[in-house]
Amino acid sequence: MSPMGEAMSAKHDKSDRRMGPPGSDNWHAMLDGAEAVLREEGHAALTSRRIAERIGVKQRLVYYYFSTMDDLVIDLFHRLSVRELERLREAADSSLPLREIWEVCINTTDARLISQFMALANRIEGLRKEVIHFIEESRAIQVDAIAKALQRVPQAAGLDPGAIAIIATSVALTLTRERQLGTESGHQAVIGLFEKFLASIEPA
Amino acid sequence: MSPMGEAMSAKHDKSDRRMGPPGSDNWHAMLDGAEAVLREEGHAALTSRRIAERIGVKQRLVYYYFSTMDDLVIDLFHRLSVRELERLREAADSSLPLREIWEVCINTTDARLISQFMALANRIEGLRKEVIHFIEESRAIQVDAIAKALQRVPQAAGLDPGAIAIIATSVALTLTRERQLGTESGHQAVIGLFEKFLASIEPA
DNA sequence: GTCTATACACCGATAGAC
DNA sequence: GTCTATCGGTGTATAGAC
Repeated sequence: MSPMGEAMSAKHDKSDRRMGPPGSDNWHAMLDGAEAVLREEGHAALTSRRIAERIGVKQRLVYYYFSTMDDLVIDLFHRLSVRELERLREAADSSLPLREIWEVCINTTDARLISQFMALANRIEGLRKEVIHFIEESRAIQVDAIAKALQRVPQAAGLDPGAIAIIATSVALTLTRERQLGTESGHQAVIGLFEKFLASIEPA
Repeated sequence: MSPMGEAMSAKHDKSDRRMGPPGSDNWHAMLDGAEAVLREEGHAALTSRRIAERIGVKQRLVYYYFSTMDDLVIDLFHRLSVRELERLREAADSSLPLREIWEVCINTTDARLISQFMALANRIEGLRKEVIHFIEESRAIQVDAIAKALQRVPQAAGLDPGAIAIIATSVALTLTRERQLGTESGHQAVIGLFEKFLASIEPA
């Protein structure tokens, strides 16, 4: 039972234990640490102890802010997802939306981080839901931007914005992944192709 | 297995301990078990104990055939890679090579398994090398098949086989991954586009 | 070749003091 | 809110018998 003096929004886990507020400084610091571990060491190293060590607190505290490690991973992806969608919306609102979106996809995506989340999503049901939601939201933003651009160029009639969105994000992810793995053969040709396409439907 | 023939080539690990022969029945059984675990439970569950349990031997035996778990993972990917490249070469040698290759990429690829290996490749140097090798080999097969097909259709002049290969494999992987995650919005449009393209450069 | 047994590290999660 | 302390479990890897 909650003590009377407590805020209405205080969180509790299943055993009704008091928990730290999402969005607080420590909560963010823990997700920052978790994100760094995931980027640099992979998800096998994503443990409560490693996170605590990295941000200079004791392991027990991680469980004050997240009731399980799976919850932490889900919150981490959710925070990242919100930020990424915001970035996409900003790009879509710029003067050259398609170029900006392409730029975001190909230059600021961390394919290593994504591969960690994809691997985790096979196991963590709640994460899978978040991933699907992100895929659908980000695609909607892209499809909208592409559709608007196509309307302005008559010669683009018949092109499907949905298909273009899937092709572009797929290729961007592959190029980023391969570049970060250490192989880039054939990349220039396909990048050139996309830039030519961009120039044709979104003249600078 | 050839008992005598192994004598000269007997493997030893760093501490000069004798090890089981790669390619033997047990060696394959262990990799079979590892592959199943990776598919069904993800790489967090890929442990020597779990593999042993699955194929009905004791945990110790795994270390008779593989000196470390990382080595096992590398051998597993290598075996898979050899099989997959063989399958691609067969498809490339068929009467409708592009259709066959597309079919392999989009229908028989296990995106979950790939995501596990990709996540592991960030950490295991030797695996990363194997992955890069596979990417380059499979792309070479595809580029070769695409180039041959393009030569036969005059209206395809100017198309870059390397760019087409990257686009096709990227899209195939994305569609497979999303399908296995549980979302398929927009897939039909892009599949239709690829089939139209296939029909134009490789008439049935 | 396959086993028993074990050393040792690390993990998630909890109890409860301050 | 942060801590000390701890439980029970699982992991990699090795020693050495048969």
